[in-house]
Amino acid sequence: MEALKKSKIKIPFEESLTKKKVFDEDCILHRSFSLIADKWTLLIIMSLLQGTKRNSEIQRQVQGITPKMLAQTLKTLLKYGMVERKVFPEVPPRVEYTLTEFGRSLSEPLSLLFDWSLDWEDKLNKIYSKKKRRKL
Amino acid sequence: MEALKKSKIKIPFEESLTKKKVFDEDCILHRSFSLIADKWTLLIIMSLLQGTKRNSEIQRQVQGITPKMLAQTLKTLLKYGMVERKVFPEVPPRVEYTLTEFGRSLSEPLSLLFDWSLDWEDKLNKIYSKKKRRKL
DNA sequence: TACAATACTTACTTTTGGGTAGTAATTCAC
DNA sequence: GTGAATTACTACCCAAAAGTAAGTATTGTA
Repeated sequence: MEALKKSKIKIPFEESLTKKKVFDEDCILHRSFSLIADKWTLLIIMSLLQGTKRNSEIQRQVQGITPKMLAQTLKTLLKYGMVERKVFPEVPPRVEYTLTEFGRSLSEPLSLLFDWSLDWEDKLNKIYSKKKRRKL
Repeated sequence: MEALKKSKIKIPFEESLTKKKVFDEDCILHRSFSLIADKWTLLIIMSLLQGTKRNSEIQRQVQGITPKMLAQTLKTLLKYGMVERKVFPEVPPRVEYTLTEFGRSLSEPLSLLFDWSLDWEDKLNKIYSKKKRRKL
C-alpha cells in the first residue's frame, strides 16, 4: 500500500521480461548483476553521484567500509570504466574519483532503488533489527 | 550517448541525494543494499516477476545457480517476506513460489536496471569477455 | 526390486570477502 | 632533528560465502 503511489507509470518492462525464457551466463542481466549487484559498489556509486570525491571523502561518507574494500572496489570500477581517477602530485597525496558517463548512467536505476528503500523503510528497518538480534 | 534517451524524466533524486552526508549502518540504503544487492537474489526476483514458479522452473531459468544457492536464497527471501511458499502434498513434491507485494514492489527499480543493461549491452559484453579472458 | 521425479540437505572444497597492520613521502609542531 | 600527522594505498591472513557432489524422502510405475 505504501509503495503503490508510483504504479501509474507504465513501462514496457513487464512485456519484455515475460518473453525472457532463461537467464543464462550469456544473458545481459547475469552480466550486469555480476558487475554491480554488490553493496559497496552501489554505495560508492551513490556517493560519487553527488560529484567528484577524494578517497578519504568516500571513506568518511560510506561508513563501515574499510580502506581495503574501498580501494578494491574503486579499482574494479576503474577497470570497468565506471569511474575516472585523477592523481595530484602533492603531499599528502590527493586522488580524485569521478563517475564516467557509464557510471552516471546508473543514476536513474539507483534513484528508483533509493525511492524504493524510502517507501519500504519501516519494513527494511524491521528486517534489519531482526537480523541484528539474531547475531547477538 | 546510447543511454541518454531517458534523460528527460526529471526526478527529485539528485536533490535528495545531495543532502545525504553519510551512508552509515543505520542508513536505509545500507540496509536495502545489504538485502537485495546480490546477483542470485535479483535474478530470482526477476524470474518471479514473470509469475508464480516452481522450484525446478526457477532452477531451469536462472542458469548457473545450484540447488543449494537457490534454496538458500529463496529461504532468505521467504524470511524477509519477499516471496510466499506454497506446498502441495503430492508425490513427487510440488512447491510454488510467488512474490509478495514487497517483492513485486521491486518491479520498477529492476525494470530500470533491465533497461540499463540493454542500453549498455555492448559495454557489458566487452567487460565480460575481458573478465573471461583473464580467467583462462 | 530398481528407477524416476522433485525439492531439498549435507559434507566438503575452493574462492572470495574482509580486517589488521604496515608503507612511502612529505609537512608541521616542538 | 625527532616524532606525529596526513593520505592513499598494499601485503598478509583468516573467516565467510559460494561452488561441487552426493544423499534423503516419498510413492507410483516398469
